[in-house]
Amino acid sequence: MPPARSGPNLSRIATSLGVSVATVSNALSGKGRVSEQLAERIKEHAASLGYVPSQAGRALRTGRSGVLGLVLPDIANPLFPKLAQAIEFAATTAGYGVLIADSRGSVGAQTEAINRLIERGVEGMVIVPRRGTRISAASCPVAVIDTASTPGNTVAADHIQGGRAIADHLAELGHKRILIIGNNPGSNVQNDRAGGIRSGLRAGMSSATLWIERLERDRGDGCPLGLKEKVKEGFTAFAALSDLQALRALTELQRDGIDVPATASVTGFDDLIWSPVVTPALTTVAMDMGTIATIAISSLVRTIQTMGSREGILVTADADRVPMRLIARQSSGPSALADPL
Amino acid sequence: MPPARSGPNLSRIATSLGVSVATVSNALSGKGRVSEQLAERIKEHAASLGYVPSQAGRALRTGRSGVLGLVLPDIANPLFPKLAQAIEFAATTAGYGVLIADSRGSVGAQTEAINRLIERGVEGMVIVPRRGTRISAASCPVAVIDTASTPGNTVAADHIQGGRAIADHLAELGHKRILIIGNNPGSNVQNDRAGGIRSGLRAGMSSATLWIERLERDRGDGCPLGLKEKVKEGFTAFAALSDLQALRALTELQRDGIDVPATASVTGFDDLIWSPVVTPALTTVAMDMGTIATIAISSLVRTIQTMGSREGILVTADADRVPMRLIARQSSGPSALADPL
DNA sequence: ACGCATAGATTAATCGTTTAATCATTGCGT
DNA sequence: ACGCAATGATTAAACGATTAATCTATGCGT
Repeated sequence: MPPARSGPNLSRIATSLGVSVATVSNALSGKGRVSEQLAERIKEHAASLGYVPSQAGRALRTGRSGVLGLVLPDIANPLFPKLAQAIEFAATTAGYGVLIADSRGSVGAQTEAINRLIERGVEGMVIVPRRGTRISAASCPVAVIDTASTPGNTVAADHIQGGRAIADHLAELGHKRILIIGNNPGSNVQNDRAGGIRSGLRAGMSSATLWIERLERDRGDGCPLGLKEKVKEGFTAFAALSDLQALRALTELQRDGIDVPATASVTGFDDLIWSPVVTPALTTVAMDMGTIATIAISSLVRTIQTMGSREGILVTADADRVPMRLIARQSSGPSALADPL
Repeated sequence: MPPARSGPNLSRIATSLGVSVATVSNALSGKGRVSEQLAERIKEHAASLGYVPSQAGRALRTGRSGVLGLVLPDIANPLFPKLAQAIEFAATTAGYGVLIADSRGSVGAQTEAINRLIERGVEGMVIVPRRGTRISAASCPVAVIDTASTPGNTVAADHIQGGRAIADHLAELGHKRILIIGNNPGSNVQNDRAGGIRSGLRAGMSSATLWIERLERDRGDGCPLGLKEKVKEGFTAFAALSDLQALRALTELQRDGIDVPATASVTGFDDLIWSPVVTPALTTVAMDMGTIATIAISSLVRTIQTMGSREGILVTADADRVPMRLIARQSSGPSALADPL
């Protein structure tokens, strides 16, 4: 037997008021033709009963679940809080709920996660893809947040411009030799950021790049980066491609007795939660998550409304790259080796 | 008119195979009586059509949405990636989806968030309450994750025991004077951790407590904590109540030329993502998020199955406190002032 | 041969909402 | 007085899955 329903529903309200369900529905949604007084009476009664419309019934009838999916490569990623918060806010504002799915681990898990969301009836999804993954269109509209150089990207921060902002900042402080510190050369995001930095270098400036994952493959996890040597070699600025690596660089330098920013400057990306808290506070470049999320969700919703939610489509947005913003704090300062003005 | 449905459904499969919908349903769910061969044929055909059962239809009929809610006080909190990941995993394993809701800002937002989840038809929810909030039972089962001293708590890490583990660790390293560094004295979690540390002190050890929020109210956000002075006063260990504050302490000490751990030890809580990455790597106490999430979800699911999902109940678990685990890394070492053995 | 149990299928009702189509009443212009 | 339009309500048919109840053979024991 179907489990006994307890909550109030349209038909209970209807019979209790002596009207038809349709009238109640119309009154509450304000759609059909219902007289002012009756509508008022129905609304009051519904409210007093604590009526909550059944999403299931509505979804079944309208074919719209009112839920979007959010697929993250790894929720434990420190970027997740800001992104999830921004997406949740944008989605809620647009009247949607957000189902999360973690594609932790393999690419296979990403596919599984996507399928789970489909089975739960999401109308569309926002995906932050795993490295090197190409989203083979799911059976619903998909917005991809990665970086502009990723094929099929919907919207993302302008990581290249962010890189240039760092280069500008360091150039103005008189730095000549810059060490770019990244984690994985396979990441589109990190590559774009590094490329941005390089393209922003001015005459007389040069850079080298240190990929941590490669270093650790040889020397083991958590090995020193050897930044003291780099300082001796003449590097005065360390531009990490994420605040996580910037923090690693900063603490290693401090530990080795190198003054930041007097002797060496350190910069990062993403303005993660601890960045303003450490001493010296980290100079970084922040994504505008609010804008990114708003664009992603609004493009997604627009696509759903025009195309329907059954079409497997990579959503496009008018503006696909959102500028990043430099936040200059205390971890960067004038180069000790700068030419005197 | 109802929007044209495209995807395959039971009735399409049924007519295309010349059988009844009930038979298809039974074959796919393995519930009724269907012959082996027919069931096989149906499954094959359904798979080849890429059939995905409609959650809406199923939910309407069974009254079970298969979705749980997760309410977080502030997703931007660095702890939540791990928690959200663990909850998502546990829920997925139990066959549920997870809708997230952020009660960012006020207590009112928390109530709103809860209501949104109810409207979306969640069968139960996991709530990490805002400071000082008492969850007034929602209209579905609720599991609360906070700390054992919170009334109505379902399951949480044993913050008190975690504090004792820190005290033990520091005692064995010979530290006598310990500065506890917390953020907000109004937090149940932080208070339990601080209390645990104090209760674990041995004869001859003493502690003082520094609340950052109070300090910043006087001196402004991001002000120095003045730990150099504290070292001069004879404190050799700084036990932060979260890795975030530990990181702040660590970088401030290093910046002021104080060697960690040679001159002063620093410990934290939570094993946040950067903790193993900084130099020196942070000694910390970690929650077992996997276990906590598993207990929370399984208790919640059990309650839903026995009580139904309409009852507003605070879920209880067999084990309401999960031990924390000390992770000794390089930021803590023997006290410079220790009595020689 | 008759009754009965059983396997294997179908029928039909139901969950709660939306909405096109319909019906009844009233007012109004000519 | 008649037709027409507008208003305010009702009717009824979906949406897709589940499941209790029913029906139809078939096999088997007596």
